[in-house]
Amino acid sequence: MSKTKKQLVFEAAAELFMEKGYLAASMREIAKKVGLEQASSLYNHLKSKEEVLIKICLENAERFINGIAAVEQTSSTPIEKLKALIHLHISIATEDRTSVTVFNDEWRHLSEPHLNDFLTKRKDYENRFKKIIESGIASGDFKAVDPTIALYTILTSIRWIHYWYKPGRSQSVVDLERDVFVLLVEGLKN
Amino acid sequence: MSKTKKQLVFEAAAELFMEKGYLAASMREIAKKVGLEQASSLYNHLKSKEEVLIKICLENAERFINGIAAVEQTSSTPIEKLKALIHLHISIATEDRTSVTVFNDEWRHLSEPHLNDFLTKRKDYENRFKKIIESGIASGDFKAVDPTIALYTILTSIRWIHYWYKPGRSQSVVDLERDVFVLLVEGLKN
DNA sequence: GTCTATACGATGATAGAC
DNA sequence: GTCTATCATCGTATAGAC
Repeated sequence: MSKTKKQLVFEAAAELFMEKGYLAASMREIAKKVGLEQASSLYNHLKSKEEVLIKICLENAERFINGIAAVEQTSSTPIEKLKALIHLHISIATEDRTSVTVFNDEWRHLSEPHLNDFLTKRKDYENRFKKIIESGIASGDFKAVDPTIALYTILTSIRWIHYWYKPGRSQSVVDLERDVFVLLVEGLKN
Repeated sequence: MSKTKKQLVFEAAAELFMEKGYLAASMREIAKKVGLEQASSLYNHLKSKEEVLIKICLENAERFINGIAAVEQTSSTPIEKLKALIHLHISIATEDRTSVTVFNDEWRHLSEPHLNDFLTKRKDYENRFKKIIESGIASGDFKAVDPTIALYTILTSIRWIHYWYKPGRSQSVVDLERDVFVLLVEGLKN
């Protein structure tokens, strides 16, 4: 199964969005990256520059929402659910660093109604994550910290793992996950 | 002491950089924000758009480096030093949210040699932060986690506090600091 | 210190030949 | 499916009148 030209174009665009930011990445650069001499040739494969951004942002939003839905359905303890969410973020960030970077850092350049769509899904995810923390506090598994502060302290840390953890680091993904569990779960435990 | 027009221009620019990102904020918008009809009028108060970005990035880099230098000079334990660094980040992020946001999120649009300057200072800060973590591991105060993973797990969380903690939240800065201490220091403690 | 006028390049995108 | 040619728009920045 070789990749279609459309896939190659979308991937090249995503990589440039990651490297330079969405606005700084030009259609002419994307064209050059896939071996096209003219930016206009790109329009056989995409409708607009924003189409790529929309696809990345929405696909990843779905990915995280599906992930948390699966976690919610288990009968695990709050501690295990929290670990499963951390695992979810680390998996996605290390397996598909490009798209998760664009998803995390470039969504604000979405135009309406896509921006609103995105923010709604994002807020939904955060609320469901917070519910898990709250249930752990209620059960006595977690300390009685402010759930919102705990949510964002943990979520910020795992959301921006792509920012520093790059392929080729001496730490393996297994090391990463083990230490992040210690750092972010042990402090919360009662 | 009323503000000079130059100060007002720089502040308006910084706010737009925060709200829309450096590239998306235009000189025409900045002009409008300070009551000028023409973007060209801004050039009496600044040399270029980038001058504002350079000032913000370098001033804040200095701020953090001075902060960590002060912490290093104390005879505190590694735990107390780590708490002092967390306090440093929370103080700056809550007292000067605009400039710390631009500093954190827009530095990559610096041109050379400013970009190199910035990255050198940033790397220096991270190395010194890591040394404190390593000293705590060596002394047995901290668990034997990977120092790099611990550094970035903690630093990422406190570096992007501005991303979610906004003035007017129900949590006070005191609450924030107390809970962040619990979450990020307790997990690391031996 | 603010304005008008303008230079000049880069941008995303379209129409139509091949 | 890629090319050439072209467009309208917007970007930062400068020169010079007032």
